Amino acid sequence: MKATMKDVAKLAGVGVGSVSRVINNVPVKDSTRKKIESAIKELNYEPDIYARGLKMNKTSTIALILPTVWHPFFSEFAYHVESELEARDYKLYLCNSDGKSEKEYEYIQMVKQNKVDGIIGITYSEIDQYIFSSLPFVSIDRYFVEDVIYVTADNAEGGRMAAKELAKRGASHLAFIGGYQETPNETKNRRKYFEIEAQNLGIPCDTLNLLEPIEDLEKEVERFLTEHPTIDGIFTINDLAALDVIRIAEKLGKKVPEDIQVIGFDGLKMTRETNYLVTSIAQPLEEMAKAAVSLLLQVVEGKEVQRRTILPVSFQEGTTTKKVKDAAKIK
Amino acid sequence: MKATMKDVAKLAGVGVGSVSRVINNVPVKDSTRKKIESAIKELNYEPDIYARGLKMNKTSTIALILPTVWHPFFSEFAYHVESELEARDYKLYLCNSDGKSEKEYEYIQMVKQNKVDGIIGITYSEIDQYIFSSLPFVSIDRYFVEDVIYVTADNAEGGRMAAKELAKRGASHLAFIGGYQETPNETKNRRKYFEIEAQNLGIPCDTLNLLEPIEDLEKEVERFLTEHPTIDGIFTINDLAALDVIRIAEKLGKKVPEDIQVIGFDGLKMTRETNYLVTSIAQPLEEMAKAAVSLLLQVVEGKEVQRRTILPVSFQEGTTTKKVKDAAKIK
DNA sequence: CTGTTAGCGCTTTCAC
DNA sequence: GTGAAAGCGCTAACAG
Repeated sequence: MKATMKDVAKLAGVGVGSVSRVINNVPVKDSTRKKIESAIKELNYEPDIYARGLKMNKTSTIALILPTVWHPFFSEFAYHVESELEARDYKLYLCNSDGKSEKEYEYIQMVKQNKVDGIIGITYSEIDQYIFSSLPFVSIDRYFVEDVIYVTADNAEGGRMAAKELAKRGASHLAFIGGYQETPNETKNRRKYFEIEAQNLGIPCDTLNLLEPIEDLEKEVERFLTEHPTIDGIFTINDLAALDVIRIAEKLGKKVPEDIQVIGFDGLKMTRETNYLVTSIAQPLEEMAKAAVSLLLQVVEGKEVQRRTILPVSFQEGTTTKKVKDAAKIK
Repeated sequence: MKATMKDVAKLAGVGVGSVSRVINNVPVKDSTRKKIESAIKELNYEPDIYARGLKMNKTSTIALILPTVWHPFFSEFAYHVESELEARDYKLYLCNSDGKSEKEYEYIQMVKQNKVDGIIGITYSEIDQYIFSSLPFVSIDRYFVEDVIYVTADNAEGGRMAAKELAKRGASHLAFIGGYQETPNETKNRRKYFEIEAQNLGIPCDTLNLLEPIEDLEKEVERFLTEHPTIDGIFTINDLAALDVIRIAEKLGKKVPEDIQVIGFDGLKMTRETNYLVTSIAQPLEEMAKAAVSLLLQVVEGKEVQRRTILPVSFQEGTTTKKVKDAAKIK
């Protein structure tokens, strides 16, 4: 049924070695190459990746572990990772961990079985124990105790930027709203440096920081905004949270951006294309994906690479903040 | 370095055959099973999937080809497919085709090389020629000339439903707005049966149907709505288009849902969680994913399956249409 | 340059 | 039941 290398060799009247050479672009005499190539075409031959993988101990496959691909941040990241890998003839296993560390562990095991060349992981749960340094692993947004390589956007600068931009637009009472996980990760810097910058600017700042999974976000945010009625500038942990906050604020009779300005984080395609253009601190998703892939493949090849890669964020103006000139006028 | 079956056999003092049997749950004497299991644990042994795949000619892997995973419809679908496969110990290759048939073809080839067990594809380009019937392939939303298995939501009923629901809410001038590709696919029925139902109901209906990729959607929609100022009920090809249309309508000074009611299609998590809750004809995404996986795996096992699977859609009320009682009052 | 050959790690007869 | 042995399709080392 399916043609094998032996079949090709027989049809071309050569040895399997030569066929292998042609497949792998090792120099061969031109006449034999011709014969082999036409035999390959005739038999519609495709090399068996599994046999090759077995032999070479290399799979040209990596796994991407993320909480859930339906979340736009992750799916956009996945998109860029796949594009980058495709360009390098790598394949991508997609793994939804659903945030459960058991499932993440399962995938790491699966990965070992499959001899995937490496893993890119966005994981906020406790899998430190499973990440051994011999495993080619690039982490996104998250650092582990062991020296795992990681790539992240400049969350600290993002936090500062949000505070500055809100201040520039006349906000006089800032707030941070977001959720967090217990494991340490880079996203916490968004809040931390936002608060620090607010203090530097001399603007009061309150925080609503809930442990995930969040029970009743709506009620919490409502209470928070009611307790602090003068809040007029909010920075949220991400764009989706910004959408939630906006909805709740409007429900409470506040207008965005007139009464309350909101800045999210991520700068997703999704929220860019939606009718509600959320002002956001944009992560350089494509660059992050490229960096992650590039680092991982270097590690796979046994090269030494830098442990931390921090990429710059940018301010992406939408309709949930005032124009700077308006703010100036109002002020 | 990495433990192999032989190592386990040696440590356990048995033959490799027995180890293989334990791995594959073939009956063995209880005492030897014990020995083998502890040896496996001690060596932290994991079977090599590639060697197994080579031997068994089976990979427990399928590929999912979709236009781009960053689109929420596709990523949500991908999520469900992965969940379903995970439950059956299958792995998922993710492929973004970007709508280019060359890339889709590449993936089909890749798939042949990898001996992926099968493919689930959402593909709107001309790859009919590459889909040969011996390839286990399940198509979503798209039927091919050859008898390829496909799964789809009931787009025809969705179109009818949209017209009925708009009528029920007092709309007196309907419109369909959407984009289309030249290849035949199920989504076209949304428009077709919407128009038919509008006619049945005796309500005028205009259509703006643009060939994708759309040059300047905004301008086109603006012109369309300006030319037909009495339109008060719009059905769009999907939720994202609905968001666009809403934004443009509001820019033109129309209020949603007061002046214009809008119904989208898909019923995505994303648009459900966003502050703008788009009324939508929801596709049963999870069921579609389950059906696709189930059908594909049956085909892989050589079973005969039904060619067409059509799953019911449902009306998902949001904030872009009026409440029925209000509409009644107004009327 | 090229044919032959020895495995890669696993499953699966086949005797014992 | 269980060990030994024959490959699955491929690559790479070795002779020619």
